[in-house]
Amino acid sequence: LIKIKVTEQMQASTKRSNTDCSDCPIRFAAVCARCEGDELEYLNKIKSYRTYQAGQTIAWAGEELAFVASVVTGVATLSQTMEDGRRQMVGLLLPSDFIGRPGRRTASFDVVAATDVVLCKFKKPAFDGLVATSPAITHRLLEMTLDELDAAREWMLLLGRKTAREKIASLLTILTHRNIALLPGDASGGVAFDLPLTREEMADYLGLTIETVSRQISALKRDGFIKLSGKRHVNIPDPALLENETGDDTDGGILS
Amino acid sequence: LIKIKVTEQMQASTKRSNTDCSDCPIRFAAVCARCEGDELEYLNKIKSYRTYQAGQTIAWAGEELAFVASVVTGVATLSQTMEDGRRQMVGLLLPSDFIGRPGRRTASFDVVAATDVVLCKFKKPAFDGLVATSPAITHRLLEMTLDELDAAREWMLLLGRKTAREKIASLLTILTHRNIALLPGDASGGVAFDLPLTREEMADYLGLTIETVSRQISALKRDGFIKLSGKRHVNIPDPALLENETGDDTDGGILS
DNA sequence: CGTCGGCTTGATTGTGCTCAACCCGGGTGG
DNA sequence: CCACCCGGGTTGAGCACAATCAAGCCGACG
Repeated sequence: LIKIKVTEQMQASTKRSNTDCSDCPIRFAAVCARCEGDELEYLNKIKSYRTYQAGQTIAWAGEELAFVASVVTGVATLSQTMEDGRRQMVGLLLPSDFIGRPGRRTASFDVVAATDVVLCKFKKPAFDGLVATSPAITHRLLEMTLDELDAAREWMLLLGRKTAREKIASLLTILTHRNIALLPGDASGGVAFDLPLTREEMADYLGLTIETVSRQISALKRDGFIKLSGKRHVNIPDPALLENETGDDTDGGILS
Repeated sequence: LIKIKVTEQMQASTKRSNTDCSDCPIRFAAVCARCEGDELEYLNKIKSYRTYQAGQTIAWAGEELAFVASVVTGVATLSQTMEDGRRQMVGLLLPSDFIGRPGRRTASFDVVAATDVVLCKFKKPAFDGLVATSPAITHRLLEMTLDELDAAREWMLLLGRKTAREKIASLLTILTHRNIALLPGDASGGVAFDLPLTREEMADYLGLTIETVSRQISALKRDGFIKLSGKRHVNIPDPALLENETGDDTDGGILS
């Protein structure tokens, strides 16, 4: 990504429909996946793109949120904070994931851009109207929400019962799978990618402190499960081996 | 509830439509809340009631689940287990809550009756057909799923960041609110109810051990926040005082 | 070159886990 | 009727894992 200085004006910039939906990279995974013809054209008309810089807050918990959106590129986080500062991340929003809740005026959680993020936004009234009339949108939204609920419940197991080492291994494994899905090449030779999260964000996601995150990453490196180049770039020689460290049932996959 | 000895035959009994939907206690809170006329009549026709004894497993994670259902009375739990036996509860299903996922053949998690439970069941094919054609059902299902997702994310904060004492206080507060909602009398004189969960189930819900649960309950008793009669019956003299122990933002409510 | 933020590493502490004994109440069988 | 057992719950002692406190590293940037 090209890094550029951000002016006030650019931060507020909102470009309307600068990409046609048919060229959209998340066309078949996002909330619009099942829409065609008139519906897609309507979405095309009411959508607008907006870029957020890494670190920028997209929505504040409890504040009004006048739009819903799909993540087009980048990574955003969903989190909540207690008065004394303890923070827990409750969702990681990757491309095609959906932000906002139809029929609710305020955001339930803080939404923050972890990397630079491009959103495809829809004004809430227009989108709500579509939800009320379009089975394609509603069914897709239901499906995505059920998937998120399953993911949240998986995460509850991690938070409630896994050890620090298992937590780190689980996070790395999830990111690995995400990256294998993106790069269709074979993964037998190992996988490498950049961590989209800082140590602090990882800690908030996993219910740990940054020190513990750092120590466990060092331990996994020492044990040969991962290799690091700089702080952010990870290389995983054998993903299956790392998966053994997650505590999860691993035999669910290949047993031939 | 009347307690009766259960024979094999009764355990397997399935009574069809022994209550009309219009008399149903969860009529306006369940998945059918928005249905009327023909749709309600159709639901009435395809529904069947089934009772499960406390402790009975309603569905096994990974196994086929041929129905979806609403909890009519009683409490069921949703949980997952790791190979080595560590268990995490991921949902507490109270009257009007929904079991099963349209469009998926297998259960994602274990569903177990915590108390005696009455379900209002729908065969999956018939119900899926309704989801495909009825906006009323789909919208209500979407709304309920979004609510569950919010609840799951709240629970993630508890699991990841709260202390043992805060966890116990939070659970008791949630049960208190549920009971205040049921009994419309005023709560200023305190609230009393029976815990629907064993110490072990509480531990699995909160990501703790039974010993820690027991110790923290004793501590809250010692400090005067709760009173116990036997192991199960709890009396909460001042719910607001207990809520202070949860770590949650408490001033969100009345500020007049 | 100095500073600053993100990260790592070390020393120590403390919360909640483990292991173990015991309590309590209800059900059963002698 | 009482003795016994059994499951659920409580309490205690010691321990371990992750949190806390603290120092220092590294790379980017001014």
